Amino acid sequence: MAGIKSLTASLEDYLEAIFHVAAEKGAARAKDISKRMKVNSSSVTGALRALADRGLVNYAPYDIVTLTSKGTRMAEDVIRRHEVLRDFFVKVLAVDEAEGEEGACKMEHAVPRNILERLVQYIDFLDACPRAGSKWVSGFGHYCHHGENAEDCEECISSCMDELKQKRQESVDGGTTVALMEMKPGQKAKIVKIKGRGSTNKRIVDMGVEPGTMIEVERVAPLGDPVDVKVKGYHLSLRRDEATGITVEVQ
Amino acid sequence: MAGIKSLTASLEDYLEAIFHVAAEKGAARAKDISKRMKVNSSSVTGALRALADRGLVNYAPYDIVTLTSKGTRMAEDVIRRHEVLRDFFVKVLAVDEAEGEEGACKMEHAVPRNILERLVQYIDFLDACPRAGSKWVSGFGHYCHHGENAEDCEECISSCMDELKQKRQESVDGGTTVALMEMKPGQKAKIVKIKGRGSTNKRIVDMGVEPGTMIEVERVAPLGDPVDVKVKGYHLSLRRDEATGITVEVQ
DNA sequence: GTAAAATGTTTGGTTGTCCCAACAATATTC
DNA sequence: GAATATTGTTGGGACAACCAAACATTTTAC
Repeated sequence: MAGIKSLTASLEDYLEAIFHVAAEKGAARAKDISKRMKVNSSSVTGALRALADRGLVNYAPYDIVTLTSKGTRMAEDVIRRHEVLRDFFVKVLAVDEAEGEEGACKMEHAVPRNILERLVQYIDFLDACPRAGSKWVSGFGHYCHHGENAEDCEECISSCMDELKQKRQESVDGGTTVALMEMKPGQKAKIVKIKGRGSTNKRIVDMGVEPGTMIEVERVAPLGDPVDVKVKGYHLSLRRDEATGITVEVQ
Repeated sequence: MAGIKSLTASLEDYLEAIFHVAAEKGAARAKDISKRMKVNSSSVTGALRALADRGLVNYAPYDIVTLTSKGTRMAEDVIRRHEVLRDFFVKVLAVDEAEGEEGACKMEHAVPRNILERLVQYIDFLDACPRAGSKWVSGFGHYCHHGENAEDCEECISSCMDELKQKRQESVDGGTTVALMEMKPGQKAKIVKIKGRGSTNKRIVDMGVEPGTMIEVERVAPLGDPVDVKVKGYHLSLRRDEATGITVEVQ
């Protein structure tokens, strides 16, 4: 029933490494894993056996390694934790990319579920709330280095009032509501409506994605299928028809 | 030279437990530690020996345990990490007290220095920036539970403009700058000036506390000596003369 | 198609962390 | 001040991670 049984930090790292190597090179050999993780190859053998015992990898001596579906799910979970933390460190705390990456690596094994979800909400909140936004966030970067930012705030607030008014106007004009399909990579939006909930889009709904949730388009394949998006810290690949059925309000 | 050599997560936990037990009951017995940490007493003996080897505790078989000065420093460091994380979870992410405490316990061993400092700065920034403040932070709590808050923002922003103008006025009137000594428990302020830098107040300056840093008064002893404050996530006890020499601008 | 190179596994050893059960020292009680 | 609790230590065992070095298998190179 448990489904997500707790792995040791070390085994989570192996799972993560296998996922990444497999994504880059198709399949994972022990060598790739030991090189990526900077451990002795004999340690890899041991870890692989432990993962196989738990039904997370397909492993036979001297053979290449693949993740089982359960293993894939767990690897994606670890990776999501990693990416949420990194995004938070980089986007909110203004930590630089390399340090954020390193910090996420260390902390991904310790962050409890509820706090992770709050971090996701916090990042989304920053996107959704007109009082936050890029100006305010970069204000923190300024504060970091100079310990001062209040001077800029009056101007900042009034420019925000303008933005807010403009947004209200656009919203009245109805110019901001489009199908997810219409969005360009990098754009962020708030979900307004999901067509066919509960049946075809089970996968999406199961994740807790619903009207009000923030969504970001990451890549659109040449013929518009699939569309890669990021919701709630998850990376998701949507088919053309799925992306057409989701109505969003561009920010 | 290293000073703060890296301990294992487990030994950090023991150090933290010893510090807390000693603070509550004067001295720590193995029993207190094993009860607090919910481990077998033989594990405590082992850990105590490991800590003694590293010069962090004074330990002799069958005797009570105390921290050495080096051990105290390290315990305080762990506890600071714990408290900064907990404060961030509770005050910023609106996680409830118990969950924040639990999360901090798990993550305190994994959070890198630089990210911890950024968290401290972020909390301070929220105090210092007029665009943030309690209204905005509680807006996040609202967003958490209802996934929506933009409606309230226009009013919120304009009330902030008023606050900002009022603060400006007070600042012109010179009504906000006082000695740290004058502050009441719970008040927050920004440091304006530190008297006698580099000599008497070495301890404070070494910590990186300087004009611009946020400070919060936690307790003032009956005769005004000492004054317990929180700066940069550290708890600090200041002598009366030290607290008199620090000029702050009340928020 | 075999020899050399690359890759993977086994064995044996270390460290860290924890437990249980047997034993030893200190405290408490009468 | 002995008998009885309480508290602390030792020894032995169990994992989880790691490594180095010897050995086995697969790949590649000629």
